[in-house]
Amino acid sequence: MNIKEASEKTGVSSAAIRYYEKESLIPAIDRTPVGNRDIDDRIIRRIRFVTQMRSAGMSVENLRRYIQLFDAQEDNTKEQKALLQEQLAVMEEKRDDLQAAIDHLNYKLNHFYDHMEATEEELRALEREHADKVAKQTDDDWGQY
Amino acid sequence: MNIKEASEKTGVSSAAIRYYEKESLIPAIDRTPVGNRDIDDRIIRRIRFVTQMRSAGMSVENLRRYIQLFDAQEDNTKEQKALLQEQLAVMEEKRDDLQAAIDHLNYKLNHFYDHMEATEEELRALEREHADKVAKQTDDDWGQY
DNA sequence: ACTTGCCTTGAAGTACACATGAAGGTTTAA
DNA sequence: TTAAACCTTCATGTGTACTTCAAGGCAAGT
Repeated sequence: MNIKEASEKTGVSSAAIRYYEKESLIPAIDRTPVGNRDIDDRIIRRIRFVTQMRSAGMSVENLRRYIQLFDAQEDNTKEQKALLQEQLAVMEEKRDDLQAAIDHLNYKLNHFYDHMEATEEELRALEREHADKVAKQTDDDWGQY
Repeated sequence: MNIKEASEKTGVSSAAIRYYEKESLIPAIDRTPVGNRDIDDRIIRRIRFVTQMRSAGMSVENLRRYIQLFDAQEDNTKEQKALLQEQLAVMEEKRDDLQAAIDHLNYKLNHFYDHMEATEEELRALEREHADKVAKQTDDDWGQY
């Protein structure tokens, strides 16, 4: 498939796909005899992988380092482990921030229902959510938000 | 406390704190008679809130809109709900991407142990992790990564 | 009096992650 | 054969989120 189809399939712009290839976030893409990129499902999967990691907050540079570790055949396992665990810690912290924010938003949404237009059933359903107690726990940190 | 102490307390640079105030991500900060910012714990909490939301991937503009909804006393609940739910969806997607990436990293780390230096005990402990089965589920999407 | 060290505002600079534009090539279709 | 609709590379532009710089004020210590 050409780059436009790949773009439509992944939601990543053609320019971004070229950029990812240049930055080695995806492997070198085969060209047709005339020089156009010929993108297969393996590349599509890697584009999706990159999209997820980027969306999850990993920088292009870190992502490239991460990927290069897997492309390299050298015996660099100590650095691999160190990098991966470092990255893991960063991502877990982000996930926790995100979860706290999600819980807090849910809590706020519940309050809207409470004050505005919720039926009693909706309210009670919402009160049972995990979000509620966690949001209350974080109120000390977050003040009025 | 002055801005430098606040910076040290929050890990946010003085310049960034000024920027946040300018962009209304935090409220207007009181000044001392001579014009210096006098930062109290309420502001510290809000700086931390901003840091978490930013780290979680919310843009400055969205964050400002979110905060302004709570500062406003007008009856704009429909827009509030819409914005919050929109933001909630974005954040949940990010969280899921992040969790998938975390699971995958854990899976890869387990493989390193497997091939390199793990004791049998470490290996079996790791095999029991939740990460393992989820990573396997996502292998179809992620190819060799 | 002067250096140190904090602060202020406003303007300008920087890094990242692409987006856009220029100049040109190929293929399909009227 | 001429236009449309893709594609290529390389260069430059753009938006975001700060960072850094410039010019100066205030307060304490020597």
